[in-house]
Amino acid sequence: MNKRKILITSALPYANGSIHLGHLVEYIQTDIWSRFQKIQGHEVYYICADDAHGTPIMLRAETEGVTPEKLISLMYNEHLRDFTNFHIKFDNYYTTHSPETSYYSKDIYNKLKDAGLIAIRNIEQFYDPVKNMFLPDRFIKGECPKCSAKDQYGDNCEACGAAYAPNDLINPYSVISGTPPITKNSEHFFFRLSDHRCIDFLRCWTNEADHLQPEVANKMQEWLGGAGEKKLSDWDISRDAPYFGFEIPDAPGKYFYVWLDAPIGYMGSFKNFCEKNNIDFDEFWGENATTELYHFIGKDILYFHALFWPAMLKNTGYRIPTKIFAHGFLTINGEKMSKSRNTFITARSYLEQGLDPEYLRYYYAAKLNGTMEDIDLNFVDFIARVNSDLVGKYVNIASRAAGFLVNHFNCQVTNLSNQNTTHLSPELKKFKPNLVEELLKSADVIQAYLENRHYSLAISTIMTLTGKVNEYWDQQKPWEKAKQLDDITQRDALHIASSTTIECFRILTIFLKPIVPELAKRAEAFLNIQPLHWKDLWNALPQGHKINTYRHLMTRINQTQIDALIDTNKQVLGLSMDNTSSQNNIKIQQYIVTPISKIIL
RNA sequence: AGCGAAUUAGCUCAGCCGGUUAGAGCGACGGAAUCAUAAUCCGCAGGUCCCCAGUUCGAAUCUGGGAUUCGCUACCA
Repeated sequence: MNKRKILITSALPYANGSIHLGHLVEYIQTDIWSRFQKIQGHEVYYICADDAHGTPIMLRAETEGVTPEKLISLMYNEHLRDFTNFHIKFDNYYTTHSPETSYYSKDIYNKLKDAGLIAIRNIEQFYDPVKNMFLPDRFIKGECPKCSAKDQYGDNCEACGAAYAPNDLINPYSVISGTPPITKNSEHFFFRLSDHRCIDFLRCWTNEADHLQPEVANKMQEWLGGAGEKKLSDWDISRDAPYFGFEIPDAPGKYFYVWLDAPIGYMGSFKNFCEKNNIDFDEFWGENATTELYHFIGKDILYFHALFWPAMLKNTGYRIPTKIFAHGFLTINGEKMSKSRNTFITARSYLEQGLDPEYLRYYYAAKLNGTMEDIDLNFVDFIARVNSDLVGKYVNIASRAAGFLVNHFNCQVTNLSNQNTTHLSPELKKFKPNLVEELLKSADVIQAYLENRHYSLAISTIMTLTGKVNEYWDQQKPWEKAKQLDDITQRDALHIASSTTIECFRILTIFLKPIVPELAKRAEAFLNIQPLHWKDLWNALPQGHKINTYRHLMTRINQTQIDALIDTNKQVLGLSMDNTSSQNNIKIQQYIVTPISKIIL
């Protein structure tokens, strides 16, 4: 097998809100893929960071009476702690507010400028005369021009659904100071995305070599337009002071818009990692890099990752991503995550109920399929699936067979291929290799499913095999054989059945390891073996290998834990939410803010 | 509003380049077993494949219309 060199990223969580179950879809999806590639024996780095800049962070720090630096440092710790507790294993978790990201932001900007791809234009924007700052559209509210509903955002009305521009609002006001905004001119810097160098490149890139999922590629065609059409316009990459971010070189009072430096944060975080571990940065980011680079993202930020980002890299002498993997949103019980239904659940509140993170990892894997479709977390299904598959079927295999080996065979397994089998019946000799081989025969298809992010199909394949092992065990009736231990044939048959079953458990553990790494670790301890890799599929436990006494590897989910989770969530939300009833998932996400008193732990 | 996606058993989902009686897991029901955390195994029942029309010898699968849900329509993180 040739060893691949792979750099993997997840999108950078914004340093303004807590990690919730929706975020975790992405980090769990990515982490499974990263762990899968690692146990294949490839050289893999999984990199992420907090996205630390922008107006919302600046304003929130002000509201909380701390510096932005203090705020993002607190959020950084909270995020990393939550991820770690869900067994998300980054090789480096950093922040965009770093010298490395600053360096690459300026480097990329300067190269774009030298290439003639930066334009400076005067634009008119809303301005808060009290706060002395320009206002993004979302910071302006007013009455809907159509239905007169109050307190509507500048883009559309949540009461009647009308779409309009901010200056159509009746009695507009700044969300920050409450005063009516005025309009004001200012110079802005634009990345000339409409330049033919960008458009021609993107037309090719988005359509070739499976850089994008098919449905994403179609979407990009829509955004790019056909040949001759000019749908892409230039991208405004500057913001005026006051702003929390990096100042643009030779442009006092002008800052890079947070979305410019966010993806560059992937480079910054990796550079930071390279310095600490003596790894060649250019091998992964140089123009002609032959290593692989994958970005896992949500479908909401495709624009940035499939258009702006490749166009920036293409024109500044860096490599282009190998592929972009976009996933859908999470719904809960078939509905969007919602505060009023108490289904806006943070990572923290899940853990505080004592729910095992492996449950959620397993469940998400059972739902994920490599497309951009949304996935649903249905609590009834969640409980049934985890309890039935993971505990009832998989873990139960070890629990059923272990006692016989411990009680009658000094904890030792027998390996049929290494022992004298002359006294066994032909059926018995056949059975074990057949079952083990049947499991091993599925290795390739499971591997392919995981590689292609069809986790749900991988899981259903693994669970079919798990069912077969339980079936085999039932057919063997070891509990009957255990009553006739004086009969050498029965005794050997019992030893073979138990050892075969444990060997199958070992194989299933390898299959499941990227998905439920901590459960796999407990299984390894039970089996008394070194950490398993994919190649170990074909290295059966040797003759005479001793396993440990079985202890519970996983307990079942209790309905009361789920009830408590929803109840607790209700209280937490009541304390920390503002009362906007936004229809928009992303907006909700942005305004979910943990009071700072809660994050200073 | 325009564009796109989805709609299959009680629940969660496969199937979908047209072709034999529409599949799985869970749940329900019946049975077996008692090694295992009441876990497991066997059997059985459940579906006008959103609706209407069309193409076809034949449609869950293709076309058109409709309903519902969701998303995108950048300068919003």
